[in-house]
Amino acid sequence: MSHELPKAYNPGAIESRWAEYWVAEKLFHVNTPESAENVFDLLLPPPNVTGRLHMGHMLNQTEMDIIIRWKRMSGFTTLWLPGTDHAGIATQMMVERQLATEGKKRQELGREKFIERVWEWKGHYGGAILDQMKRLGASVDWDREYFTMDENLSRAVREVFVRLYEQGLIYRGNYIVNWCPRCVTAISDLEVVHEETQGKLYEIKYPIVGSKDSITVATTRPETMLGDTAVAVNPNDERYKHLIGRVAKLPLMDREIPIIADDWANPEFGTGAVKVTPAHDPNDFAIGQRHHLPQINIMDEYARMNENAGPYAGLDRFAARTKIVEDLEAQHLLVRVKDHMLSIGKCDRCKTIVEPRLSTQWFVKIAPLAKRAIEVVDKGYIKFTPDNYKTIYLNWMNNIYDWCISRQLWWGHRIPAWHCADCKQHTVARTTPTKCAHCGSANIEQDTDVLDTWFSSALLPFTTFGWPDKTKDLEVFYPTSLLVTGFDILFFWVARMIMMGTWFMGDEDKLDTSTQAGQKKLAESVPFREVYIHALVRDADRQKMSKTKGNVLDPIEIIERFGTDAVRFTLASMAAPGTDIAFNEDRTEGYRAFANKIWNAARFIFMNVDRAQESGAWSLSQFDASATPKPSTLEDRWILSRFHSVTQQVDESLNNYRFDEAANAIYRFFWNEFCDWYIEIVKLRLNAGDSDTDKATTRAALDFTLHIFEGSLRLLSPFMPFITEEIWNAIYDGKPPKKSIALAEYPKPSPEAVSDHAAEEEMSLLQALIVDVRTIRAEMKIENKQKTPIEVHASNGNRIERVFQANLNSIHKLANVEQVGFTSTSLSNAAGTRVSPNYEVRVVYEQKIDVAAERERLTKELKKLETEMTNAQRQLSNEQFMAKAPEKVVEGIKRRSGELAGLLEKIQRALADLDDQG
RNA sequence: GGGCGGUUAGCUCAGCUGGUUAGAGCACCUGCCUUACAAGCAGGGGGUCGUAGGUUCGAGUCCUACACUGCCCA
Repeated sequence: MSHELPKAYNPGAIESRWAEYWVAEKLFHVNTPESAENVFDLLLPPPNVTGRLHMGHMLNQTEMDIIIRWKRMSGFTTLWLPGTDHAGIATQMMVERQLATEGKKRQELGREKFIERVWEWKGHYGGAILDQMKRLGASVDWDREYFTMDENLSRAVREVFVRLYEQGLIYRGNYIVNWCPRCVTAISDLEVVHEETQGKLYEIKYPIVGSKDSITVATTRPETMLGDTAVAVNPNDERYKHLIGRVAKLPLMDREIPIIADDWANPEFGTGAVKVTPAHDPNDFAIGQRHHLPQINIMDEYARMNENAGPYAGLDRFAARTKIVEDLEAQHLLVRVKDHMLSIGKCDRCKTIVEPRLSTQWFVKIAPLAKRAIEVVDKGYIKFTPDNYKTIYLNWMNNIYDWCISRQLWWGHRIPAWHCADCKQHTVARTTPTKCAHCGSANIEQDTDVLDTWFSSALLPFTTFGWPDKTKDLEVFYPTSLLVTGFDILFFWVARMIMMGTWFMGDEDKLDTSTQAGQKKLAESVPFREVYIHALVRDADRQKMSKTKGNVLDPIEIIERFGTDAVRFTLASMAAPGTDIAFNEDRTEGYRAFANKIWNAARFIFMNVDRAQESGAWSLSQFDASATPKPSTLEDRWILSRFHSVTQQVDESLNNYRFDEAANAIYRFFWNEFCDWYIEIVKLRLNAGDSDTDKATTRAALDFTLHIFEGSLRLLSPFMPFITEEIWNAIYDGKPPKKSIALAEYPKPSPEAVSDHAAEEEMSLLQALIVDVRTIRAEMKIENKQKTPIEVHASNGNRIERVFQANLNSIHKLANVEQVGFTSTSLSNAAGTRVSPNYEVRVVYEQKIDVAAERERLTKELKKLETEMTNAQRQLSNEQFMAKAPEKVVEGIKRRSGELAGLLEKIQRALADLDDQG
């Protein structure tokens, strides 16, 4: 029988089997529905084709998978769209490295051949990360997989570029950009990482022409002095006022440069006088613009000194720095050198120190796009979770700069602009033009640059659905419902998708947001309605994972050791918003134990199913998951109530992206309630006996147990899709009502299924009694085999006694009790006793108690209760409190105070008795 | 320099709009191989909630300052 599970839970075996099945059966493929109603869709942040799965991906995908599985099971038409990003620089570097092993360079191959090589590479290795995803059980629609360089997406990219150009939002210009001399390309501000570094501040003396005087400037990059075209001082700086308008002699180059006044010169910093190098520093560039200074570029694209650097031509920038400092020193122009902390910009990708460089690049004029992107977040058309990211986002968006989108690479979307060799103008076009649009010359060539990779990924929410065509997909799937991503790409990607989405799906430059219709359009133009931002996965010591530190955890390796389900559950249970996840294997081990617990619960239930089938009490074919289970005992009512409650909790938590709360709620329910209590109690009925009445009892118990268990599996399924699939299929002996548990219905909180307060309260009493007896037995060191009688005094009267009477069997079994006697007299004097507000219980056992230990325990208890009593009394005698506190709170304290009085009295009596004995 | 967080048990973290006794997992201690599970079961110890003020009848929760710490931007 297929419901016979192997004795040992072995995740490896079952997980790969189901992962393949889900893909092969196209379980998560969705046809385009007729309307957008009841659609839930999200876009997988496309991993780089060069990527390998890391913990960040795993967290990201686990969260998305939980959400999408939950929505799918809840009846939504769900689409989770996967794809990969062509990742310009990363991929080009990868293939260049491959070429290097063959002793070749891309320049030797030429552009076309090189790009062919990249495609070849992509064909071979580009699918690796998606294959890894399959191992995670990610329920994406593989039939809709895209690649950012697909023909249709490339066409959309050109369309966007051309439209923005036509709208005057793309321009070409000479600006200082961040230049990576290793990648040999411009990079955007965002691709520069700043690092605090111990550097030096050099003070250099510039002689004043026509006098013995000189002016001392301070700089951290002395080599740039070769390109200086001015010295700037603050106009209010008394020290230098007399020098403004004079001319300084640039040392080493023997060039004359003016001394100018500019507010940017900070009198507090360095000497108060700064050298101005418009071609090699963004601030100096701005000063240069204000004062119409010449721009002298002294470096080539590899950051080597060029012909403008005079005697230093050919030297690397750092070699030049050394040489220049030496030469200045020799000429006694170096006043001093001091240590200085400075923030150095490095290339995000290769960590090479970025060189600000003057060059011609393409830019997006960002203000009009940012305006809308601000408005949609401001007005709540896009909701951020955690909501503090809204502030961060708006701060950034309000201080945004134009976006440099050209990259001097070969791999990527080539810029659709053609330069005319004759009239020097350019032609921007959707399709390759044959002649210059300005002068008609055929002497045109396409711009050699490609677009920033983020330019194309910013468009994905609409281009993947067929834009610029008006497709059905676009109509029903846009805007997507949710974006789940890490904060590290908030500006790179999230912000830019919002800008592009609200522009192109919001009627571009024709939208009038001052009208109601315009606002509606704007609200519908967003690329996603919600953004959930998750934290970083760190190692167990909270260190950032990095290759250099060697603390990178490979999810696949962890999965192989603990199972995907356990790793997913670890991530989910730790995914509290706002805090980074310190990934600790101990946790994962614990969740593998949880999976094992479920496995064994299943084995136990199936064992009883088999027994019932043999005895003819019940058959699996009678089980109908869709039927409403009928509770017949206290434990039935209780576990059903708890099940509804956990269902409610999970629903609420997932709605708020509280994966941790949801996971923990299920964990506690399944283990601490269903396994620890319900199954233990229901064993009594499962072993009822052979008479017809007994069989009926067993049948009812088994059917009910199976209902709760099956429901729990569905509840857990989005978190642990593999083990739940395996066991769920086993329940149906290989003939399940659906092809997968992932297509079954998610347990819903329903108004009818309200909590059974009476059952929960009664069960609490029963549990408390059992725990008390266990505790007393442990204290008295009574052996497990030794059953003991107990005496119970239910001080509150009949109701509590009735609860115990009705559940004597449970008390016997779970507390190791052989006889329960009820008494109307208080038991507080006896040893081996526990008192609580509702009942008193004594374990009848002849053994000398440890007087000292008992006294210590009672004294401690007494002290605790006394403190509580004092607090309660103080509050109750406080007129202000009585007047202002809500009635509920006052009532609660009054009741507790009454209870405390009783308990205190009993404990004091017990202590007095101890004194008599000892 | 500007901005946003965090500080609760040995460790990792929960603690919703302020309200009766601050929770969980792991780790630790004690006893159990009780026929679903030793990846288990039962019991137990452990916290003046970063510091100092303030608001309030009442503060882990709100406010201010400080300390330490993380991140983002310049």
